[in-house]
Amino acid sequence: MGRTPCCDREAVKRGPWSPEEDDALRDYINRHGTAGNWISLPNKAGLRRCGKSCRLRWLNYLRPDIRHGAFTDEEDAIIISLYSKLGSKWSTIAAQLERRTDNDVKNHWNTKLKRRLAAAAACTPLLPLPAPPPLAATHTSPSSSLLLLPPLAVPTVKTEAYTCDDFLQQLLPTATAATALRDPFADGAATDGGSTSASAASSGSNWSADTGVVVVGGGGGGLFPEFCMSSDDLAGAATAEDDHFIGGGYYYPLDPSLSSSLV
DNA sequence: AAGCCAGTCAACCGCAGGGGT
DNA sequence: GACCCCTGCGGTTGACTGGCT
Repeated sequence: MGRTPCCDREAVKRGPWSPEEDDALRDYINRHGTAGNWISLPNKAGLRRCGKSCRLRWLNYLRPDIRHGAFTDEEDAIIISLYSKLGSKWSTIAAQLERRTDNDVKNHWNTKLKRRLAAAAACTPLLPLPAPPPLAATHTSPSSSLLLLPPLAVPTVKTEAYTCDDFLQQLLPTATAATALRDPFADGAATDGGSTSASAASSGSNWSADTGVVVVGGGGGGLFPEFCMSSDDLAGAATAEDDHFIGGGYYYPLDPSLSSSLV
């Protein structure tokens, strides 16, 4: 009945790893590698651990080529951007970040970024509850096979966000982050000119290198800074009467000084 | 000082999928 | 094609920690 456990739960140790266990695993792998077989590795290494546990410990913690510690604004921006496109494909997202593990990225999202976005969403009473983007992509960017773009389905921020200090400080603390946000489109496929149309905002087919504002939503509703618009468009936004809600997209000033022209 | 609470992160669990037989 | 074994992945849990009351 049911699946056979991968190892004898009575015989193996569980819970946190001791320094001695870490040393034993590290030494064994340094000397012999994993030999492509994690199941038999614990016995050979003299560890009373499940092979899966050894693999996880090595991949997420002991491996020498991984980095722990705080995520940079640039990394945050990449994670947010990729999550909006891929959903919870943590291994794929982690692969786009240098020396980060999927577990780290997942934890960072669940403990910090998701909370930060939820806080931003709380800036407006009009927001729906956060929801993960669907797995199936509805269309793709012409620039990259990686950039699948499901409908943005995370908290939509209406333009009241312009006046929310928390949002300003937490979601996009620096213009540097905005620079990183452009990276997925940096292969030249995106065109300059920054349309304010809803279709352009939601498809990403048009954006501006002359960044004044990041669109943080679109037809599908979403919080992820996907697209940019030009200073000219920003001027248009500033004069729009519809609470700065333009053509089905939601716009967010990268430069906090610009926000004063919008509120 | 003690208790509570929220945040963080390492680790576990179960499932999916690939490869070998 | 069916079955088994193993790895990889994503969701979840629980221990630990630091801040607050």
